[in-house]
Amino acid sequence: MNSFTEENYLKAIYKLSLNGVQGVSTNAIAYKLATKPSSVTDMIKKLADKKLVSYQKYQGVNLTKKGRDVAVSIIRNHRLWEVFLVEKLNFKWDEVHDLAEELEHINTHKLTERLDEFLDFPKFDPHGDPIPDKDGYIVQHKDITLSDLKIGEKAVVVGVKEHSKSYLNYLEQQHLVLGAEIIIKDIVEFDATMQILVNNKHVIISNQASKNLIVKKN
Amino acid sequence: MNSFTEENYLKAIYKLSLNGVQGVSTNAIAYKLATKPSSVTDMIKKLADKKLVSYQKYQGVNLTKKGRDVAVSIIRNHRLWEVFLVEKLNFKWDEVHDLAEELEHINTHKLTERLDEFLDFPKFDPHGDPIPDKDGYIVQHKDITLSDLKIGEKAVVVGVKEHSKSYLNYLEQQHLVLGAEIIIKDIVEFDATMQILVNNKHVIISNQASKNLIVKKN
DNA sequence: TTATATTTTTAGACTAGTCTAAATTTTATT
DNA sequence: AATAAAATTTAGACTAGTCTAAAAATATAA
Repeated sequence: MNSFTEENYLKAIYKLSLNGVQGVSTNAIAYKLATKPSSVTDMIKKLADKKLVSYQKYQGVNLTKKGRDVAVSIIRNHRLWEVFLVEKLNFKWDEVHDLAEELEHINTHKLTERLDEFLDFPKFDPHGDPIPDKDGYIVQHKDITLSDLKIGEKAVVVGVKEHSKSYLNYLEQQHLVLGAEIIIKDIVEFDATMQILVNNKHVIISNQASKNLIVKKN
Repeated sequence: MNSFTEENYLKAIYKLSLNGVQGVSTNAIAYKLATKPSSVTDMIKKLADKKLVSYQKYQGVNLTKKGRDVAVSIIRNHRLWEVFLVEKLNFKWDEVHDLAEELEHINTHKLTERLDEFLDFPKFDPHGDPIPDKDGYIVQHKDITLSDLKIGEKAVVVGVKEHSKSYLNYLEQQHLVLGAEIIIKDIVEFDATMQILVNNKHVIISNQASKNLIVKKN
């Protein structure tokens, strides 16, 4: 069995590998986990001994098949619990991350599968992130963001790239929840601020915010 | 915040105090937690520093109000999660203890209260143990066991004193689940083995087993 | 291509929790 | 009340995970 800490390292390495990076750097992991590079080096050695990562000094680290499997199953758990918290316990989408961060480590095959069934096999979590299936297969979003759209285009909100409470909270206030329908009315040339219609209501949104909102054109 | 380990010690001390014991012994705690007395001494000092227990060397330990509150809230959590696992995820009553042992430590007021509501404020867990209410109030079972009954008496199963998988599993096979109706047909004088009717089916049950089955006479 | 900056690793120390073995205190027995 | 037995505590060591500070390797830049 792996400790919570080991699991968190694997998850971090998995996420940092997503954009096709070969050899995740010690510093990047340290930053992501809010810890020090020296601690990361220590842990990487331990994970390498357990064949969860492959590692050569100074060359960064990669997950092995075994390590990837663990990481994906933690992420599966995390996202299923988020669905549970929002759909069954009526939490808001900006409240569930920290709780799911704890629940994800109760990593028992049977519990996960029962939960999945109870939730009726959801495909996406409350932030639009895809839930890996029980064989670890996961569809990656094509990340078209609101900021990629042009005046007159229409789209639907399908996810977020930024998961902070403040961002999620802000989006909700602007009615920019999953499934919201958007029409681009105007874009300020200087700073890319957008004027849009969200379910027929006028909303002004900064580039900072629109860059992090994943949409599907239609 | 308290660590998982600290919480487990508090829970153990709470349970060992239930039969009115003043000053829970180091050895008893060590036995309950499958650890060594020297480890217990170390932890007790730590808990005493945090005002969670009162402690005098060689005199055993007692929970303070603060320590009792923590213990009871962990137990509340544990039992609510057990209800969830059995009622919502269709686990059997002999499968839920270890999972609840992990879930109980995710001790967030809001999560617990939402879960309680979702489960429709259950009063007992799947083993018949009472669930403390949100103010920490808990009704203790009067422990009348099957072994206390005489020939001809009638009763209903309301709980168990022993929670091992093998015992629970055995009970289920004999249809001795919560709510089962019992009539005592005969008792062997030599070893107190009972011949009983369980929902009108004949069952033979040893004293060892009947001593651990909590019933309500009717 | 040599010097400088950055990244990474090592060395050694710290905390939480545990253990064994020895010392101390309490309890039980004569 | 003295002694033996049992329970408890202390002392010192170990593991997991972390940290700081210094050393080593790699990358960057003049």
